[in-house]
Amino acid sequence: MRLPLRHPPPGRDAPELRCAHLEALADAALGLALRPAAAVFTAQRSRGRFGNALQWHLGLEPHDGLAQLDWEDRIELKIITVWRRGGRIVCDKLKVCDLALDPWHKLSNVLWVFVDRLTRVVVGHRFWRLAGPARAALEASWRMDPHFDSPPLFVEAREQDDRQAPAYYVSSQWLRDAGIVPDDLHGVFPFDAAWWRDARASFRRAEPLFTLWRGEAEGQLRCPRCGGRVRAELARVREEGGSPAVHELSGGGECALRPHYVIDATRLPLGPHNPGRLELEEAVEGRLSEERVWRLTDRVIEPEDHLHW
DNA sequence: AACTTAGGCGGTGAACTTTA
DNA sequence: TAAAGTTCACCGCCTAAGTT
Repeated sequence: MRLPLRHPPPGRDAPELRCAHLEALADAALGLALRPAAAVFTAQRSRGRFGNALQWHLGLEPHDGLAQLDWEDRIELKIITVWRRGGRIVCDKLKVCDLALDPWHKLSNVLWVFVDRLTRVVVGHRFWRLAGPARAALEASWRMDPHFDSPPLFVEAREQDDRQAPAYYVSSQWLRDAGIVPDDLHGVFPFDAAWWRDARASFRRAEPLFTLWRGEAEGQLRCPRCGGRVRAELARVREEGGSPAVHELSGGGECALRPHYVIDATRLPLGPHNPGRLELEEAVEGRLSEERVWRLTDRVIEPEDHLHW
């Protein structure tokens, strides 16, 4: 159910707001795996868990964040989960804020963080402000019919379920047209939602386990957790980046019962310094123990002056 | 027929509020 | 005060309707 917009557009470009500390954090986040932190600090299967994990890494409290912008009330932080389909980078629509809040203010200055849907690794980011053609396209929503015109900004409400307040969303179409989601991005894997769902349903709703392929020959690939043999369509791993896998049953224990997936190790992104290749690989393969989960903000030196401008 | 997209509704635990 | 119920903060997931 779509409702009319409540807040009129500003009609002018937002001034650019920057913060040196946040820029340093964003740079350092490239190649950061979010699964370990999500597993430790957030609820299993909670929908916003990776957003919460990123907030934790950036040193933010999972606070209400009501009318204020996430970062020092200057810059809003938004995760865009991306995956690859037919060679292109795609994403879903994105919730902006509650209907009671002004979405134009929320979107005035945004740090978009791109996270791969398969590996939940940060693959890039973009600082952005509401300006130019992207703003014009979004503002056109104000005059559009919410139901028939497919506006890029819309309000979604629940028909009978009043547990959830109506909220502003931006369409995935606009995220691509506005140039927010890059055309290509290293570290983005193909994702088959139907396979993922069925795989989880096959064993206690557990998420599939990953095995990295580093050029092993057919039949030589081993599970990094238990050493059992893992088989996958290696040609597909090479060409597309990943493939569902089968784990040998003998001796694997619970590991053998869970669904498995093999990805091409060379396609993982590598950050400038953190967390390092080895740690990223361990995190993706689920070999990073709880005690070894560290917080990004603790490793990025906070400058005396955040150099706001 | 196969694939893509838009639209609609769902899930989770913690924090908070109300009732007993 | 304790227990029970509700809201909140996060988007994620599924599927019918379009497209190729």
